[in-house]
Amino acid sequence: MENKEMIPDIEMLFELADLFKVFGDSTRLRIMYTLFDGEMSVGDIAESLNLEQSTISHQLRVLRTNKLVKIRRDGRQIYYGLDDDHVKKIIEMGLDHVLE
Amino acid sequence: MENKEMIPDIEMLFELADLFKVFGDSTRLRIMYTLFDGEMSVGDIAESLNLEQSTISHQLRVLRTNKLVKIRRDGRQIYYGLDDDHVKKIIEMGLDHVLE
DNA sequence: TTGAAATATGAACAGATATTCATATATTCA
DNA sequence: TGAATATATGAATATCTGTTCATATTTCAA
Repeated sequence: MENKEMIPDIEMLFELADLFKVFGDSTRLRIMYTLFDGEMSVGDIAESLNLEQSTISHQLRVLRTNKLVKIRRDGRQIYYGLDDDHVKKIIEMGLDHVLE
Repeated sequence: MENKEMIPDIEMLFELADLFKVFGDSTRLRIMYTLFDGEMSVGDIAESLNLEQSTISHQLRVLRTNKLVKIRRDGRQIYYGLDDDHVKKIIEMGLDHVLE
C-alpha cells in the first residue's frame, strides 16, 4: 500500500507541531544526536554534553514522554537510547535542509 | 556521491534546532500545509485558517526569514508559496511519525 | 492626488519553557 | 541497615515567543 496523498486534519497538524517542538531545542537535539551511536547513561550524556545532570534528566523526560527515547535499567544506572528509527530520519532530513 | 555518515558539529545542531523550532508552531505548520497546493495571498490564508491577518503576516515573516516560503507580488496582493520541496518532505516525514 | 484595499510592523501582554538549585527516590554494596 | 552513587522531581526564575491592537506602508483606481 503506497503512501498516497496524506490528508491530515487540523488536529493532526497540532500534534505534529508538538512533535517538532520537541526537536526544536538544542539540548534535546544534542541528546538525541549523542544517542545516534547507541544507548548511554544519564551521567555519561551529561558529561559528554557538559551540561548539568538535572538539565539532562528533565529533557530526557520530555523525550521519553514523546516516545523518542526508551530506557533500560542496569543496576543504578539508566541507559537511554533512541526509541525509533524515525528519530534519526527526521533529524537527518532536517540536516539536509540546513546544509542547503 | 552518496550520503555518508554525516558528522554535524555542535553549531550545526543549534541551527537545526532553530529550523525545527519554526516547524514547532501550529499556526506556521497550518500555513505551510495550506500552501501544499500552491501559492496563496495573505488574506486568503488568513481567511482559510480563520486567523487574524496580523497573526498570519507575522508568522509568514518568520517562515520567510527561514527561507521556507517565498513571495510573489501581484498588484497589491502578495502571494506566498513554499520555497522548497524540503518543506513538504520534512512535514511528511513528521506526519509519518505522528501516524505511528 | 485622494481613498480604499492588502500587507507589514511595532509595542505590549500573556503564556510557555529551559535551566538551576535543592532535595527526594532508588539501587548497590559493605 | 547505612553510606554512597545515579537519577528524578519540584519550585522558582528568567527568557522566549505568539497573539492582539493600533498604525504604518504600499499599491491601485478613480
